[in-house]
Amino acid sequence: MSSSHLPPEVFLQSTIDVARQLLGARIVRELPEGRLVGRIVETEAYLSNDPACHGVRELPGGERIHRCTRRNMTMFGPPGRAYVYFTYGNHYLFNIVTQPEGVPEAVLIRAVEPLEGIDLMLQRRGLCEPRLLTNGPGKLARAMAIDCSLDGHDLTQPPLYLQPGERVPDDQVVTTHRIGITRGADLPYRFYERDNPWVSRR
DNA sequence: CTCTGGATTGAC
DNA sequence: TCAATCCAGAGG
Repeated sequence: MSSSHLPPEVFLQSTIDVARQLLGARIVRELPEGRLVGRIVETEAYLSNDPACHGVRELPGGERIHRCTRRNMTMFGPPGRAYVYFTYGNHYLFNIVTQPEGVPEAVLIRAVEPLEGIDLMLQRRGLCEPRLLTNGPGKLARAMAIDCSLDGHDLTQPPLYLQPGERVPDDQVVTTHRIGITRGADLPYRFYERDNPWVSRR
């Protein structure tokens, strides 16, 4: 594994490709108390023609338009940034922005395999054992101390950045429909590593 | 399965 | 202003 960061041009490929390629990459979070590392094992793509995407609004006639609001503004910005938002009353969700400025697409990180700083993550989550530590987007955000203060953060820079990992071969990538949404529920934009115990909803 | 939670959003 | 909705998590 390289110790360099993932370069921004990675995020100019198609968002589907980015979502697949991010499997195996590392999320590094530096805190005063220590360093946390998670290996990405599950992602979802959100595209600019996709009714489930925050940057897309579906009009009554069915037409889809882009709409930049205070919450989703980061999605319209440059690629390789963190898009973090708050939902369901308690949860932060961590996304990575893709595509050039003006095109609202992103990859939601749904699960990671904890590699470093597991004790600190357990402490942050109030758990004693790691099986359910990071197997969901809200869980991993809490474990890794990712909240709205990191919205718009450049993911080549501390205290939150991405590192390449060993690539997950195509035959080990499962493609399926996304979780927890109603609009665009049938689209096959969820990717996870086959048989990995850290994936959500196995 | 149900309950909780809080902000965003577009409609009114 | 207001209520529906929202890319969950925890507990039973």
